[in-house]
Amino acid sequence: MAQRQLVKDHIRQSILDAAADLLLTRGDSAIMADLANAAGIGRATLYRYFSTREELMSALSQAAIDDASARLEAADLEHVPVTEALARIFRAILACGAKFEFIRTEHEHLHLDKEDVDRRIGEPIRAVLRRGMEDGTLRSDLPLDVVSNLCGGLIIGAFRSLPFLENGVERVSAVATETLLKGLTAPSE
Amino acid sequence: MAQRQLVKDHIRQSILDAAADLLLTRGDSAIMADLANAAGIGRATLYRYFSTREELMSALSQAAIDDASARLEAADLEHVPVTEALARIFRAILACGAKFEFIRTEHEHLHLDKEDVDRRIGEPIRAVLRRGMEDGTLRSDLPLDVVSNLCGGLIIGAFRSLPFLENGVERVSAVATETLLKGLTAPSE
DNA sequence: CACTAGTGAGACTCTATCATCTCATTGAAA
DNA sequence: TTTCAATGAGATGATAGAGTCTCACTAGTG
Repeated sequence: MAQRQLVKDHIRQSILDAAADLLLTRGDSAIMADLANAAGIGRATLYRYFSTREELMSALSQAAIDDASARLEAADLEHVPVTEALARIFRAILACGAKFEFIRTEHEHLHLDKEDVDRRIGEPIRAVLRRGMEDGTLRSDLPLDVVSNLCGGLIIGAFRSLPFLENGVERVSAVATETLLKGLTAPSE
Repeated sequence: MAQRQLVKDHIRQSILDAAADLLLTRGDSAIMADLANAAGIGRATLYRYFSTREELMSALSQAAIDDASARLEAADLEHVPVTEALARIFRAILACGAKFEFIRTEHEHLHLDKEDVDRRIGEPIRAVLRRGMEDGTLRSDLPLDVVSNLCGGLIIGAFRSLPFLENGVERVSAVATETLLKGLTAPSE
């Protein structure tokens, strides 16, 4: 019967993955029936796993945050040079796939902890950027918020570039990291 | 009675502006009553201007595209160096304000002409990037789509940076342009 | 002043979607 | 083979939001 539980966990995970994908392409207009369908299960079954739409969304948000946060922690950002840390950040976030876009697009007008996102994802990234600004790797004549937003923009651009480069995450991360580093060195004038 | 018409035009414009703002912060969850409220008019009146939600959305999309497109045309991109053209692109898009974000966030799963957006906004921008890749201003070892997506990402980042810099559009455009130019020069290795 | 276009408030209908429930079927465990 | 937890299909109820309509009110217009 431990077997059964394993299967259920797996299904639960499949639902979340499918939901992230579908919500990425269809947005909030994807209804419960669609989500069940995308996960390859019946609507009634979907409700057995997540008793309300709200609950599904929350679980998805939480899973997305956990995923990204875990990858960032595993990247051990504090103990490597800023250049390497930035590369790891891009790799970590891009590896989250559709879940990343879910956080980005939904967390604005959603039921879930903006604070949590900021604390566990935003802050670690900002810490690296701050360090880069202090040690001269990045220009320091701009507010951290600006640097941070430009970095975020590059992450979005990198994510959308995934389909256009071989070697997906690896190559795109490298390109984006390079762009950020070269783009945000001290002003030329 | 030409007077009356002027007032109506003005109200119509106010509705569109208010809608762009509200949809930017609240997303699709903003209902017709909210939109009427944000525009400072009654719900019934809103329906007199736009007889369905769909119609309002379409008008908003169209207004946003027209706005951005007009600014890009006015920028006379083909007849200035790539560096200047890029600066003008950032200024033009950022000047659109909330309408820009509306295009970006809604056009994915919306009723409106992705083709139109691509033809009148995407293509002029890509033309500049293509030119930059050909004349050596930008690195040419990446697919245009990647360069284009990274540029788009920077636009998003720049938009979000607006609140953090004095002189808003001007200063942010300059920073973003510089970042793009320095970031996407020929690879260093 | 009288007239009319335009308005806001609010009652109303209709529909899509959420959520619940039942029941027959399936497939794994005993 | 028997048992039973889990499932899919589909009927059903509940509700939020779209869209319609009426009516009294207001502010420009002649």
